[in-house]
Amino acid sequence: MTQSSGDFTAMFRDLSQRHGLACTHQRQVIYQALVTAKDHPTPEAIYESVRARIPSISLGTVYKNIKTFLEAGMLNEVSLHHGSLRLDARLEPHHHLVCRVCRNIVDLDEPDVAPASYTGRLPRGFRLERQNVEFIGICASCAKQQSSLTT
Amino acid sequence: MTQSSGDFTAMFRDLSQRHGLACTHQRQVIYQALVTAKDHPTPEAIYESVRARIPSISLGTVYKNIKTFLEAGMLNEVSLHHGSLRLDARLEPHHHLVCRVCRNIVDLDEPDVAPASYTGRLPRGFRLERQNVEFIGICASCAKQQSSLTT
DNA sequence: CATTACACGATAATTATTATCGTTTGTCAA
DNA sequence: TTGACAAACGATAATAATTATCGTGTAATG
Ligand SMILES: [Mn+2]
Ligand SMILES: [Mn+2]
Ligand SMILES: [Zn+2]
Ligand SMILES: [Zn+2]
Repeated sequence: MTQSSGDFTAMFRDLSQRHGLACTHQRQVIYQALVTAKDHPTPEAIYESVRARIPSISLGTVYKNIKTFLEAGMLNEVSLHHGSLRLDARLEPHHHLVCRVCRNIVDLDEPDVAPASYTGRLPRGFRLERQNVEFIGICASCAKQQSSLTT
Repeated sequence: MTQSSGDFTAMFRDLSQRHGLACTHQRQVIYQALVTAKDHPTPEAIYESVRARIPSISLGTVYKNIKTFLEAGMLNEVSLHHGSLRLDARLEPHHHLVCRVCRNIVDLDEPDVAPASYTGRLPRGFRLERQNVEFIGICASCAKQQSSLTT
């Protein structure tokens, strides 16, 4: 290897500076675990992975830094709907419009939605059953509140 | 009104029978709250709504029956990803393939995905920013395990 | 009606996440 | 370099969401 770990350190120091974050050892290892994982890991999984390199790290530190990375836009959450269960008694397949701030969910009329399509190869043996489409943005009342913060 | 509450009671009694569930007062009121709500409510919100009609109901009963309805297929969850945070360090917009059983998430190559489209009207003032597409099904290893249960 | 399996309410336990606080460490300017 | 300061860390307590337990009550069935 050609100084690969040194490269990552330098890259992460730079990335941290651009986002105004202190470049700590814990952050670097957490971030590396995140970019290395190819399975959209949970905080707990990241914690386990990081502990192999920093046995003394605290789970709270992992959570705090994940939140920091999310706020900095260095990381995304797979779904807006973790945290609490949202229920839908409408059984026909349909899709949703979601506000990314208040997480309000409204049904879209099916005739107005043209579904996505995937023309690539599926993992061997995967049986595709349906698709879920979320149109995401910001609703009127949340937009108003956000702009009043900037003013 | 033309016996509307009686109609609902009869309908729910029938629905319960078809799914092999006992038709209790609590279940009926919970179910009615679910079908009436137009905002994809949380269990807590259902609890609040039901308490107006059955002040003595327990939150545990609400959770238990929601789970019962979900298992019976009388109800759906909006997202497979509540419960625990899943992280994605890949920042470019992209879409996912998800197994509904083990909840494994795999990235799809963007060139192979044609996005959905919505031609209807948006709520006034809603600013659409992006879309999230999940192709959902069952992965090979989960399919194997499920079939072995049936065998 | 009597039987019985299942559902209910109360409450304890678990899991996921966030907050607090005293100590340590990275940053930045002298 | 070095010191001052703000920010991050680890330990741990607190909160939120959900599930489990258990004794009592009730819907289903005949
Ligand atoms: Mn819906
Ligand atoms: Mn992804
Ligand atoms: Zn909103
Ligand atoms: Zn699977």
